Amino acid sequence: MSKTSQPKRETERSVEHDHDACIQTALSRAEKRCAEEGERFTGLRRQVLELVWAEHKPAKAYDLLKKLSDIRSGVAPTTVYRTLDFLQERGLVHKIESLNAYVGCSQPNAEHSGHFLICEACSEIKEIENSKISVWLEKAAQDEEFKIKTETVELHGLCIRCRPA
Amino acid sequence: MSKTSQPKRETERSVEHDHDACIQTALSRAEKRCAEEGERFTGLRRQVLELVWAEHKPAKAYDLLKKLSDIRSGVAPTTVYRTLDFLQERGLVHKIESLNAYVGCSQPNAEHSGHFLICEACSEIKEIENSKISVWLEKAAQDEEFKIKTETVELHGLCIRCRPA
DNA sequence: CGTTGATAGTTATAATATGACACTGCAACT
DNA sequence: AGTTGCAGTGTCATATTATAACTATCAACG
Repeated sequence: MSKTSQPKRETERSVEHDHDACIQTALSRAEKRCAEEGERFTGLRRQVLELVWAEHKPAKAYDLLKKLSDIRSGVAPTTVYRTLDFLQERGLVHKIESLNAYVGCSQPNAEHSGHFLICEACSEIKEIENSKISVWLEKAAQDEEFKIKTETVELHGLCIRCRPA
Repeated sequence: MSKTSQPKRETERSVEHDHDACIQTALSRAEKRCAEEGERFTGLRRQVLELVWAEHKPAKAYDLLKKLSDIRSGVAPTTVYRTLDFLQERGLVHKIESLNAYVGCSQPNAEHSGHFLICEACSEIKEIENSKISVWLEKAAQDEEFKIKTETVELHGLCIRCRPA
């Protein structure tokens, strides 16, 4: 049973953002992506991805574990980590290294490491899609003749809603 | 007793790099910095910093713990984490979030988050001092009206010595 | 000297993550 | 439909990373 059709909560975000639709989009993109790669988008995988997408905030593995236990039996840490690994490998979630937590990927089609803006006041995360960043970073690495394979870029600070006027 | 006057090992790096001098520089900079801030650069703090600087590779807290136990008694995880926290707060070491490990800071005078090139073949880390990176990132954040406070930038890939010709 | 606050020691435990093996059930084939 | 093979999941154990709370010690200052 899906949890996606609850009445919309009146969060700050919901004013401008239909989050149920947001989750639905993420789920169908995931479904499509798995199909393309010949992978199964199982119930477990769907449930974990849904939980990760529940908010635009980083989800901790053990919190996911608790929530997942409410809707399935036989859930252990392994269950969660394995599933997160699967989703990560397909670019459906990102790990936020500086928080040991996970967020849904908003552009799973692209081959990319994510770049994140993380609000230290409200915890909301935004994945930024500024293609220049990678170009710039590669340029900087070039100076050292370093070949980048993956980028961890996590910018902590205050989002537009939390920064003082 | 200092460990800094051992015969130089013939690593790849040592050809071009006098690492003993490198450590000495780091230690005296630390000493100076603590003095400036009215903080004590104690034996413990010096030993931990020396261990972190033993290589240009990320040092894991529990590895430091083992090494530290060889040269002092009464060393517990707390000892190491507390000391690393102290050093971090003064900008003398950085935590590499994507590795849960620590490296010495090569420019402790500057107010800065570090930006790192991390070789996945040899593990060597280089802190890059490209001031443009922060400017670029701030520009990107500006587009979202986000105010950056700290930057985690960890670029994994192959260093000049490990990348194929 | 004696007080005080910073430093370090001690013990316990929390939080994060992985390994190894067993079982199950889907899907691909005949 | 039956069989087989393997991806997916369950289960148990344990490793790794990190913090909390309290006590003892040290050194700086009046």
